[in-house]
Amino acid sequence: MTLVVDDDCEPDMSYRKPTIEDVAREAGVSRATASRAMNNMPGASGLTRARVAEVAATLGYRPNQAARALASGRRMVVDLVVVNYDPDLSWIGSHPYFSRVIAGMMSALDGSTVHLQIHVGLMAGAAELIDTVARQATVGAVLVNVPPDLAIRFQRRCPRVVSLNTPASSVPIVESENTAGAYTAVGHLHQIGCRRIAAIHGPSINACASSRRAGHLGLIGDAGVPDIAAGGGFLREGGYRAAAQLLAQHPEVDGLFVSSDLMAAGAVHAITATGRRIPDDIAVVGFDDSIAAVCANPPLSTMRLPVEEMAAAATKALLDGDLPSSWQKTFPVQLITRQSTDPTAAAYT
Amino acid sequence: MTLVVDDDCEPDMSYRKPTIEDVAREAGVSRATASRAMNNMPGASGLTRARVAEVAATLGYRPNQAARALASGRRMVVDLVVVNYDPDLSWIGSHPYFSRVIAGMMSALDGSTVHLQIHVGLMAGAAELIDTVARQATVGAVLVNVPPDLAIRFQRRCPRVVSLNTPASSVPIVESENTAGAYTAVGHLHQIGCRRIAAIHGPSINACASSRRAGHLGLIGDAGVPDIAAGGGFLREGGYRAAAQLLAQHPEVDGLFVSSDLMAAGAVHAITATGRRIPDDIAVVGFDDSIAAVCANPPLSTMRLPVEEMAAAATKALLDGDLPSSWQKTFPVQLITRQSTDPTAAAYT
DNA sequence: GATATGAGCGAGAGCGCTCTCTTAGCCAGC
DNA sequence: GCTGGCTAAGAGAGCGCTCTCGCTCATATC
Repeated sequence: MTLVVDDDCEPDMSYRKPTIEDVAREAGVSRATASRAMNNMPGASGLTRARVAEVAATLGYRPNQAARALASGRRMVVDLVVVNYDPDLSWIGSHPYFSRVIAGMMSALDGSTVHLQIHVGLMAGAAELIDTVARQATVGAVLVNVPPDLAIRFQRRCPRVVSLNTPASSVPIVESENTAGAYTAVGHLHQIGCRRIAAIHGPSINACASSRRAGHLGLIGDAGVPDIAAGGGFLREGGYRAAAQLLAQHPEVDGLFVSSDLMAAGAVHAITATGRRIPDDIAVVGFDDSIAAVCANPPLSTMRLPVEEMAAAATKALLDGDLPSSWQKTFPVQLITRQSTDPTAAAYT
Repeated sequence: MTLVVDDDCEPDMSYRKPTIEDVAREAGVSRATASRAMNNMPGASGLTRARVAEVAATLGYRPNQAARALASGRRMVVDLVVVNYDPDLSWIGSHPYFSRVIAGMMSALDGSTVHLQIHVGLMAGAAELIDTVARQATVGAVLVNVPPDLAIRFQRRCPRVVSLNTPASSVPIVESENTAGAYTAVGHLHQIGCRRIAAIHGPSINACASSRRAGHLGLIGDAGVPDIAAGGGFLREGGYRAAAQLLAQHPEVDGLFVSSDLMAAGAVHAITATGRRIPDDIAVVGFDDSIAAVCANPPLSTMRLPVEEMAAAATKALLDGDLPSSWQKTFPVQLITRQSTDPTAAAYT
């Protein structure tokens, strides 16, 4: 294990990053008190706390995470907890949503010394996973696809937690306007002339899936078109099967709203397998604007979800600390029009 | 490829993770000597080195990265250097290759306290980026899409470097059998009856692209079929344009080998836009087995590249240290048959 | 044989922080 | 006033490692 670095470099020898010692001296207190003040530990007066905070700010003090980890025996990590059905890491490469989450978290962690640690658990052993991660959490955790009861369980053990798109009472959350987005998506189909609009929803236990379902129901109610729907599992296979079944039972369908691009890619396979053309016979709108949307043939109109920004916001909130349980942030989603609803769309958007 | 971490933190309080002190005592040497021995620093005899290594192994010693970072003043990070045209981090979510690289590196880093740090640079400022990263490198760097001269430049400044799929004399490398893979892919087209096989190659400066080109040329030479080829940029747009041009100039083409799935997805768009059917009129084989292959319509036959495993191997080599410049590891690629060459293929593979 | 050389190794001083132990200071209660 | 209790704050001992310095001893040089 080689690790020595030739110590060329460091042209500016006069500059030294401020340490807690510097802060303490400047504030006229001891190291211990400065540490207590900055870490919100009991044993420091409000006055001292304020003075230390001020000095730390003017000095631009940033605690050395290595020293902190060594002294406390705890590493500084942000945990990403994903409850999933596939314990294999290779989903990162094949599941466009998670890779975007990771990208966003990494960009938020950029420049800090905080780690990103990923935990994937099967739904079956999820409670245990939650307990383990919550117990050893340091900076905090971002929860993806974790059911509300487990999110609350996590929060009881460790309050530094943000849920991504899965609401659970009292758990801080970053969410996207799924309902409004689905309403817009289905509205788009209606606007281009579809009157027999079918939908393929995600698993109903999934919060995004039910919000999108609500948006869909909202629009078909307002527009007065029938509710034709099937469920998939947010994966390609599910989209394929649901679309095949839908087309068999409702051959008159002229528009299809699919709750995720990955499912939509599968649905496209099923649709073209029946000889129908997209968008001439059936227009299709997906959701997410993941790579699946642009690789599908034809490219899919979809609702763009700012996943990277959302994950980065969740991570930053954790990093900043002081996260009231009412904390939340909502991101808009945006319609992207491609050839699956608009034959005149440019080949590449 | 497992994901979950949790190797620290056993509830057994009597158990203490072995420290360098334990190793030193057991080996009958001082801490300093143990450190020297394990870090390949000069000043320890071969005998001592071996003894320390053995004790460390039997004790299951794992250095505490926090302590190491604190003592040495360096953080332990593995750098991923990507030279690209898009400085925006969001490519991670949309470029299937890089997300798989990251997945693989993360799995190798799993359980250690080593960071993954990503550097993306434009080709224009690449030399500067290389210098910066090499100077502050700790564990080492994995280079993706870094031209040979820059890889060598990096190595001169920091020998702890592995190139992914881009050979540069004397730089350790992890590569895949691109040439053999392309040969197999084109052979597959030939075997199913294609005789007018066109190819869309990646940018010739890219090593993977030229290896795959060599494999393509090899097979068409052996099979005695004409060389019909165009170039794309490894991106969807390039694949689209190249395919459109190819079909216009060579309408007789009945098979298409595309050097990346992303380009192939674009090519599929161009092919179906002309009214041709896949695979009946033209069979298509891609390369990579990325998500683009399965989202394309029809799903693409392709050569599976074990990107995650390759990236993990590169990272592990860095972590283990002691990387002779002749170090290299080669991974095979495997033909995956889907509907773009075989109409009888199952809808999902 | 005396001296220089250098390789192998140990002692020990930190790295920047956390956390326990201890002390100083203050007020309530008898 | 004295004791007890309680809070604010300081002193100091590490956390596990790296790295400099200096010592020892074998080998090379004159």
